[in-house]
Amino acid sequence: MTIKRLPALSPSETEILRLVWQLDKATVQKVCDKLPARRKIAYATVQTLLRRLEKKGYLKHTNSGKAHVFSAAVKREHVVKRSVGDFLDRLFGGDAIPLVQHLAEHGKLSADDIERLKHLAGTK
Amino acid sequence: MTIKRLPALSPSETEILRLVWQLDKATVQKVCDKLPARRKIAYATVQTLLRRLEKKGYLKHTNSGKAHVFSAAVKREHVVKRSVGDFLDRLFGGDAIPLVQHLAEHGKLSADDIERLKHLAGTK
DNA sequence: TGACAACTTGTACAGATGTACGATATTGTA
DNA sequence: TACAATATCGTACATCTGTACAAGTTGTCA
Repeated sequence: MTIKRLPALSPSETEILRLVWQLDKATVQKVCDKLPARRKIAYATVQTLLRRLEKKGYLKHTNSGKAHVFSAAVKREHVVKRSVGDFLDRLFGGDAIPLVQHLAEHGKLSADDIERLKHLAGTK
Repeated sequence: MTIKRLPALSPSETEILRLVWQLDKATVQKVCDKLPARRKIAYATVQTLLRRLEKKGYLKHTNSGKAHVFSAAVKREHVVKRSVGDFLDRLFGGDAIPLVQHLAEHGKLSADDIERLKHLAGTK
């Protein structure tokens, strides 16, 4: 089962897509409400982004009354895998160690978190 | 000491910047040679990207004979911090745990790597 | 059933990006 | 000193992105 390579996600699209996953089923309004304070954009802009995501194949929608209800058309796992892979290539030449090291050094990971990770890495 | 927020880096620019850091001092030619096989782009394109990076304030250059020698004008650390932060926000809402978890589950981190990280997290 | 509010659709547009050709300048070398 | 090789510079251009207004559509409530 080959996953077809969908068109690339722009930064804003990525953020919107994340919110849709989080909401599971989302209307434009719901997505707007869920936008983090750091990033408030107009209703119309969210709409466009959702439209583009659907056109690119990341979302689908059904109608509920007048409103469109969007939901993901691809597994979050796939998108994350590709996004993380691309990001890693670009900024670290594909090596994850310096990335995680950076996170640890900047307090994004606690010693506890790391402890919990150990058993994940082993089981692969 | 406030770090001024330079204009955003596009994906391609990020990759080129990484290569310049890696080379320390780089000519267009050097950067071209260093491009990973997965991503071969024309000499002229690399030039444009280097020019734009300089214009944005990420690079500076000196002349050595006919060739421009580019080098970083900002600390890698700063750029990494911002890039990772933005990426984390967009795809994971700012939470590093699922990112690292993903890396661990996909074999990007070995149990050994994680072991080595432990002492970093503590010392912050 | 008619008006209103909430939505969607179409369209627009400036600026960013990726990509690169052609003209010009510099240099080592024969 | 003239030539071939190598670089840079200016310019171009199709897309992609972020952002959003205006106009049309539809469900709902009085």
